[in-house]
Amino acid sequence: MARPSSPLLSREKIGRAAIRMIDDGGELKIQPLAKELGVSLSSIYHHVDGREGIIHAMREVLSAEYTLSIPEQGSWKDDLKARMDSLWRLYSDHPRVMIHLLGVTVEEPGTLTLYESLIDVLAGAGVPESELLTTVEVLDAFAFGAALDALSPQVVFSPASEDSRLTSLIENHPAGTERNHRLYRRGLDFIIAGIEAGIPQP
Amino acid sequence: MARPSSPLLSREKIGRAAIRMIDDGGELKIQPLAKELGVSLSSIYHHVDGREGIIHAMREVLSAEYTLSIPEQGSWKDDLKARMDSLWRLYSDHPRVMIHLLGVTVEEPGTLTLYESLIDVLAGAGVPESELLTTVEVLDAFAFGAALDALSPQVVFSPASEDSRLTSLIENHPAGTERNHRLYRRGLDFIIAGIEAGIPQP
DNA sequence: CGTATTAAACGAAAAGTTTTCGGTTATATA
DNA sequence: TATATAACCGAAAACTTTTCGTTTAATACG
Repeated sequence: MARPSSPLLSREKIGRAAIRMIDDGGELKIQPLAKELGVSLSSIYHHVDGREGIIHAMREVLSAEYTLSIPEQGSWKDDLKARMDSLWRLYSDHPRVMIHLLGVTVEEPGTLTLYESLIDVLAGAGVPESELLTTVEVLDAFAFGAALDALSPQVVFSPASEDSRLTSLIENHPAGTERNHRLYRRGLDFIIAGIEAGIPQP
Repeated sequence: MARPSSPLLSREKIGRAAIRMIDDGGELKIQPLAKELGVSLSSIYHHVDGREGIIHAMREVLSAEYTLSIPEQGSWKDDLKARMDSLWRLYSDHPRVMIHLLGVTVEEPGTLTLYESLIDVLAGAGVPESELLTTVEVLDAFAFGAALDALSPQVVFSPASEDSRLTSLIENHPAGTERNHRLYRRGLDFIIAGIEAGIPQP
């Protein structure tokens, strides 16, 4: 087969297919990816620069997809939560993809609208300028860590610990998605309380 | 060469060498690992079950290394910080290793002394039983996310945003290890404030 | 309008990694 | 002391990624 009338592939198609593949629990293998795309192995290389190129393509797709701008309309806490929920969705919708993104250094200066937007809200809330960036980094790190938590199996303590209090705690603790969401909500509330406590009173 | 008088290899040696290799910025390749260990490629397979086995070996080494028990001796906040610092050290000393561990499901029920120890401190502080586990999970997720933050390059905003306030903020912001440590400290303080706010008054 | 260049695909070969296998000898077991 | 097991090696096999040469469609240019 030679050049087709209309292209079968594009960076975006490759990125989307790779994301789907990884979200579905697979590894990032190029042969299966090509098969999924109904295309030959070597064709991939015309659009992206190998494995790393595929990872960049995934980042581009997600970047574009989650660059929403959210109107400020409520209290700073509500506005902050709305923005954090967007960030959280980006991370927690694709935790396994995130791991791949971590492995590759970013080249392009990413326009993180969401980041700027968080800064605006925090500044409006009265967080001192000197602490704005660190505070945003804390929020980001937490959202990221919380999303990756979904990949860990339920915590199991050693059978040796016969602490029945603990055992019953664990038995009543939710698992899976519910545990993960609860952890995110609780942690965000904690951090917001901490931010609030650090705002100088006028 | 046949069987040597005393073994050249062990799971632990393999795990340690792999950790060193990854911490130094390398990939986890078996050929170079064997060379580093002064041993032939195929010998590795007598001690661990392939690539995944090496990852398990790394987990075992780190598990053993960071299973410290810390005495309770100060205020609950100080005790909590001491335990979190241990967890933080485990994660932030080896962020790239952590990424590999994420990719493999844990088989053995990990005896997380540190986890139990955090629960004790929180219970002592008056955190309601029903919230103990979630609170520990929040702390863990934050420590993990903060450690992985060290792998991300400095945040760069788009040149399009001509907000000079932001630009100067970024210019004055620390980079590298200092930024990362500051983020961890600040975040932990936030979360502790949040935990405190959630403790019912007696 | 014809011709040259570029783009998009393919199959096959090359390069790189991981895993398996058969062989050799030392140590442990019985 | 005989036998089994353990620890090593080199070589082959299996699997992945990457490169290369070829084909044909679209596009650009004189």
